[in-house]
Amino acid sequence: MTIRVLVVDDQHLVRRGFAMVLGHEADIEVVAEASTGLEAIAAAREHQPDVILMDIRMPELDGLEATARILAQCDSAMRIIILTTFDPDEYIYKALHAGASGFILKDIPPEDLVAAVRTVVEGGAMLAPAITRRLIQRFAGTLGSESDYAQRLDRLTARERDVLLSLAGGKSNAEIADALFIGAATVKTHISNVLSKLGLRDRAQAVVFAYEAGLAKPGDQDIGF
Amino acid sequence: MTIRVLVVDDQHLVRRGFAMVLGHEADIEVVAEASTGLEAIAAAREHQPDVILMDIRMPELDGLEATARILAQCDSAMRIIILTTFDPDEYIYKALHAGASGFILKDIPPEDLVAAVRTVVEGGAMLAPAITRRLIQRFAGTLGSESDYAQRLDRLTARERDVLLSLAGGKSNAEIADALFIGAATVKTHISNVLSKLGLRDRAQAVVFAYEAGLAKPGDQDIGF
DNA sequence: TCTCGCCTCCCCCAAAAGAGGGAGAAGCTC
DNA sequence: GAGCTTCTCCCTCTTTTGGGGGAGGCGAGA
Repeated sequence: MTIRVLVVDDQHLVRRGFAMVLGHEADIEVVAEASTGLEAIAAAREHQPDVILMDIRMPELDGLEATARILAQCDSAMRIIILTTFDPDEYIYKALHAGASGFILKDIPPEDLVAAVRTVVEGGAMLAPAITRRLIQRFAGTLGSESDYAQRLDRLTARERDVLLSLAGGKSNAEIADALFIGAATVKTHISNVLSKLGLRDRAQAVVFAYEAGLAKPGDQDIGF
Repeated sequence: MTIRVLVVDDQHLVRRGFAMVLGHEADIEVVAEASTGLEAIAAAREHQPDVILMDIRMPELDGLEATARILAQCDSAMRIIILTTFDPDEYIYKALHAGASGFILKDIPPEDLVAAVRTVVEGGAMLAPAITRRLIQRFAGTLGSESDYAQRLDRLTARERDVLLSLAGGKSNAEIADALFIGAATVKTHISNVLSKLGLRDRAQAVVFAYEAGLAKPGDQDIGF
């Protein structure tokens, strides 16, 4: 089974280069090329490629927006690899959020590009090493400071951590009281202790702390408030 | 300059295999081997390798704990790549949190292992494709629900987003006023608008929302409160 | 036993926050 | 110019929050 690839870049030479590299592989076929985001969307719909190599900077519609739209409209397992010359932070976030399976620099060795294409069709993801590093740091939470937060968490009693967790759920004192089956006065006491032990001023800072310390994580709150 | 490597695995054959693969490279030298976590710590201290290949499952002290201790005690730029046969979720989190620069499966092709070693000494990071994918998904935050939050964010004006961002920094109304060079009364107006537009009750929920929507991210707050 | 930390609850009080108005200035489009 | 949104600021009022105590019960450990 051959891997069908769509190459999207506004520079003709770059497109040809990538197409050349990929075309040399027996199991890879470049089925189409596009030079703008809008063209990419049309080509993706028409040719239903397995993998799209997408440049970011393009006229009409940039690669990130095109990525988001393509993945939003097609439910199939289309994989998109973002190509860029530099690696600015904000692009990465938007790209990964748009649903890209890869984010690599254009100066990647040809054999690595081929490997990246094969990797993403198999359901894996491929990032430039420097980007992987940044993602890890983000994930691990700046490492140094996070353990610092976690250390401060140790100073809390079990009940105080319960309260802090509820607090991080956006609950009011009364709601926390209900959730933990204790009185509202007790909740106030616990919160006062949490704030003074952690050196915080108010519940909003406590919520921030909970997220920064990793006690609460994005995705934890499915609530609809 | 040669890259000095320490190989840690409790199985003799595995160690020899990795050492063999790496030893064939002109610029890589395996300076030591260790079979337990404790041995690894001692060897790391003695030989000061550039890169450590670390197995997870080992007697005495597992590879994750050893990784954390080694990186905690040595301030140098020692890089650690975790090797594993499977890829269970909890390991990954602990490994990255311990400060590992890589997490790869043992069935990696020899040339990729060599590439991984070179990548991490250069400051990059290398993960198995499946793990990279999971990390991205985690980072992007379940995608579906997050875009829902992001949609709600669109209803805010630019100024209201500014205020929400400050809010997510744990600031009080007065501090937000100072930060944005506006009056305290104005801040209250903006916050009221934010709360009603997003269907939130108080600033604590607003902070939660900011994190869940990806407006604020763990690591953003370097503040010491 | 006695002490100490933790959990529970109570009081009072002041500050902060949020709701509900109104209103003027600037910018925009029609 | 009229109509609209946004940003800015003001007012009053109620609710919530947080600080400062105190106090009883309970279990672990000296």
